Amino acid sequence: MTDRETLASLLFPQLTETVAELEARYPARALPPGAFVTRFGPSPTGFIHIGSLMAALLNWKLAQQSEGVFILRIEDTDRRREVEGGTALIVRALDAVGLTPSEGPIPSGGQDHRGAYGPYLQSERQAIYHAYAHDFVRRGLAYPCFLSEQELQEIRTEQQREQVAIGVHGKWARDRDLGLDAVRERLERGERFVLRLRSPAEVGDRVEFDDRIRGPLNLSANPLDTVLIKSDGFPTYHFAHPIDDTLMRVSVVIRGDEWISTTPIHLQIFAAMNVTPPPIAHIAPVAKLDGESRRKLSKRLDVEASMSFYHEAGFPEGSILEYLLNLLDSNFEKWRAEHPTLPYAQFELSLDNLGRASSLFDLAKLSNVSRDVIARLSADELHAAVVAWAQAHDPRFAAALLEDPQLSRAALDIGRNDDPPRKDIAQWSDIPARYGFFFREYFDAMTPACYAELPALDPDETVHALEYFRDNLAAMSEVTSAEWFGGVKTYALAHGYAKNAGARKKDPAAFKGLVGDFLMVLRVSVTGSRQSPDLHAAMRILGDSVVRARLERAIEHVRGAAG
RNA sequence: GGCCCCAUAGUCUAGCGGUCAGGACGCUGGGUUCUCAUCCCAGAAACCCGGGUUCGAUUCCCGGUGGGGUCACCA
Repeated sequence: MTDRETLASLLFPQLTETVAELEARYPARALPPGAFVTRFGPSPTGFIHIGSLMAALLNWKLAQQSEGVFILRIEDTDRRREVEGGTALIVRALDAVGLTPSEGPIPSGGQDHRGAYGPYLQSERQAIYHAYAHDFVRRGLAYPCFLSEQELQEIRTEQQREQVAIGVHGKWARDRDLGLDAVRERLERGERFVLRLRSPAEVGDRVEFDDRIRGPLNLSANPLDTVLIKSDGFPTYHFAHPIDDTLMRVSVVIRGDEWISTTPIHLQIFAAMNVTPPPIAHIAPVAKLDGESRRKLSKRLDVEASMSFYHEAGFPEGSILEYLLNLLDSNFEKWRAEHPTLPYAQFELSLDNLGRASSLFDLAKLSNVSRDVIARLSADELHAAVVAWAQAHDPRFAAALLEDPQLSRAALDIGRNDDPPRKDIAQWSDIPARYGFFFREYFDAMTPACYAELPALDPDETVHALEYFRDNLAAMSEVTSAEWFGGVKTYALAHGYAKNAGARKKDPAAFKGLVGDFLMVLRVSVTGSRQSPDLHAAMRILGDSVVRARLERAIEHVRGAAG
């Protein structure tokens, strides 16, 4: 046994499998030609960034459209940042938006995984990382380093003063050639170590790298002895990523562009593993405008950075995803216009169309996309989604919706089968204000203040109009909406109302008001607002007795105010 | 500060040497409609700056400027 072999076993004694055995255990995948194996690797911090969701969507889409594999890998190697239930949150969230991984942890958590290339929690892959660590040490590519935090700080200070690259390199890499005995002695003293890469590069070296979406990049090579294994035994991202993506047979790495500058480290590790790295695509982050400048959406500063913000606001999953698809590939919009009713999953996204610059999140655009997505939902889907949202975020409205599900379903369905369909809802939170009048509790709360919205007619005329509608209620159910409106119009025209403002202008004294005013009396009295969905439909859903009561209430109010 | 990335209307973008610089959202005006939301029509609105290369640059090259990222035992 050589000294290096001894050292490797001293450092990583509980070796269960060799690198060669591992590589054999996770063989190349049998997939159709052109199939992508992609992966989404969030940390379980209890928070899903909208940019992460975009990355997840892109990874999922590429795998889905190529009949490949979409892997969820939980990157939980930093125990300080880990949040209780963080993994479950991610698994559930992906499932809820329909980006279900083909491989990864399943909701029950723990050791349960779906797929043969796991485990899919990095915290459960310790033996794998240590096998590679052992192999690196054995081959002299990595070494244990005992530098304390304080010593590191001193080095940093010195380097700052000398204006040289900061980090463990050159003469500062003191433990690079520690002898076997010295290591053994420190270990026996109970000193903790980190495993560092013996960087093959010098300060000033360059490295070429072909980014899948940015093309050739010329970067500084990594001259630092980067930490591979932390003193708690967990790997750093830099070490885990090349190992996991190799063993999981990932065929394209898609990640945020904040990783560009550390790519040279990963390239060194791939090279040390004797593995050709997969293509790597760096995507731009989602940003927001902060004063004059834009910056990446921040978890700490911006509520809209979190996926939960959009859920609370009541944007359906499909809207969020379609909007993100828009940001990822501008051809989506064209496709959507050509295929208004197809599910977004049928759109073929291309890595070649991805933008390189960060994009600003545009709530107005999201709303626009969302109105169309919602208009496409079936009545049952719509009702179920609204109820689910209200139960979580607006219990009072949920109670109203569920008091008479038939009624609330019918109310939400008004105009949705028209051509083109009614598109008044961008987010669920829009609904209580617009559709609340269907529910007694909400309507009661609108009176009597809403009567101020009544058109400025003579009170007697207002009462006359209300009585006309009250007395003709029964006939309403026998005609279509258009016929009913036609009848009302004819009546109003015959009773001193002008067709429109133009007609009245010619002889103002001749008219009591406009036909529109005549109808507005009804609208305000029944819906409590000057704006509402189709009145005929709304009244039929409310039912004669409710409408009659509302009309009586309005009559009483107008008489009271006049008298 | 070093290194890197990015740069077309307010926003998302198309463009890949010669275009009236195209589309979408938003905005403004008009039309349809019982109101609102739609839908239809019209309009305002952009190539960061300076040098090259070229007969000709939004496009190619260089240099600025601006913005962003990154320089950890975080990912």
